[in-house]
Amino acid sequence: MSQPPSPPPAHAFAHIVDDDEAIRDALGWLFRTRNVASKAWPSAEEFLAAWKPDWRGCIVLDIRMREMSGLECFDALLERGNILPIIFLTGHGDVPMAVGALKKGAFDFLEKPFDDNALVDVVIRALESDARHQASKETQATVAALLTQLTPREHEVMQLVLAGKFNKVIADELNISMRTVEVHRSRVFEKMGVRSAVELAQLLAPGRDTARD
Amino acid sequence: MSQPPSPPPAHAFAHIVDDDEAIRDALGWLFRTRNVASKAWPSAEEFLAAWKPDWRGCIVLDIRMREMSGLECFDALLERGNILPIIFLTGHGDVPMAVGALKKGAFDFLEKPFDDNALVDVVIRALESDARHQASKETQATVAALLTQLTPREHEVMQLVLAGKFNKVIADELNISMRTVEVHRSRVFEKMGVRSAVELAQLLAPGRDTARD
DNA sequence: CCGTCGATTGTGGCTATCCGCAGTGTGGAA
DNA sequence: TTCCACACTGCGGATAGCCACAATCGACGG
Repeated sequence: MSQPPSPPPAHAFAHIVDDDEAIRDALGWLFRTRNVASKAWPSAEEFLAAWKPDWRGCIVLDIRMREMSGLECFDALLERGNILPIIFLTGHGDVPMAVGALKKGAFDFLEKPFDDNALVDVVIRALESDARHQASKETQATVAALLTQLTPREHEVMQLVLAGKFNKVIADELNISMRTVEVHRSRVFEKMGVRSAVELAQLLAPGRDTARD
Repeated sequence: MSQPPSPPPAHAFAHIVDDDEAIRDALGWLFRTRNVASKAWPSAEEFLAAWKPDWRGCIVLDIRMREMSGLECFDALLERGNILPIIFLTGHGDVPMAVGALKKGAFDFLEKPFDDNALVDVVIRALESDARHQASKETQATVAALLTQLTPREHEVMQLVLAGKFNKVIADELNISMRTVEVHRSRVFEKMGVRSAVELAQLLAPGRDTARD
């Protein structure tokens, strides 16, 4: 039961967060004409209140807003584990601000006035980037879910199996019989949905994303 | 013989590239007092001419220079496969320039006048970053070297072993006897310096760095 | 022509893995 | 108390992997 069938697909939106209605409308129109699904939010607070970790897409965030600024909103999102690419818009940005934002993981940082085409391009790349990240995140979550199904002892045995040790050695180290190790090992394979130690190792050593932007 | 004992350690330097002698001297003095080894270059051209792919450390690069600019130098280095972290210095930077540089992989982008401590901190982090990258790059290179020692057939067998297949199945797919597969498999382990398929899988599925910057 | 190397195969024996069957003990939930 | 998940164990057989010994064959270079 630790695997809900499949979380509601959560359609991917370009979330526009700007307290200037004119901008929201303009961006909304721009995205509509380019077939990019978007949703507008009149303030960082409202966006944050609605935000869910499983949202897909990207965020187009104005820096200067009444109340909470875009940068503060960014920090809040980071703390909450947001992984959506964030594109900053600003009319009054300076270099340190841009550098800081990008180094903290922002996807891009555009100055107003910006070129419509440039913005749409960036947004599309951001959406693609998020989509790519999705695949790996999902399998990662699946693997994590499978791991929680293991009993402590099974987990322990798995570690030693992954260390390339013989059942015999594992039995020795845990002071149990070989047969018991075999049973645990077998259950581990079964629960993790693999059929050999090699597959297990590959499942747990995914790495190699290399997706940079 | 495909593994030269160990390439000359190539001491790590903070390479200062600036056509302003006063800046070079100031930075050189700053780094000396903070125990950071540095080397100064009076122009991008001279630096590029001397640059070798195996250099370690980091690069502190002025944007505005006579002849070749820092950004042009950056591009040239990228093309040549540079992996050293690059820190840009500029007195006349604008946001798009900074954003562009960072998105292309620059380590940081500082505006003059900069704080001495801030610069040293950044340089030290850059040097650490490079040092970290070193470890993985080296083992990666070692693994690649070991892989070249494999005969085509061995490589082929290895792939199937990594797919978690039984020797029997491998023998079938390659239309050879099980015994032959065993021999190849054994040689693969020997040449790759591992003692089990699990170790092999882990060796070739590195990943899990999680080091962000 | 000879030597080396890679690929190939066989025999035989030992070890390790995989599994079904059967059973014990413990602690927590119903 | 009863039921159940978890950890544990032994036996025995089928299967797979590991390895030394022994050999054949073609390609390539000297």
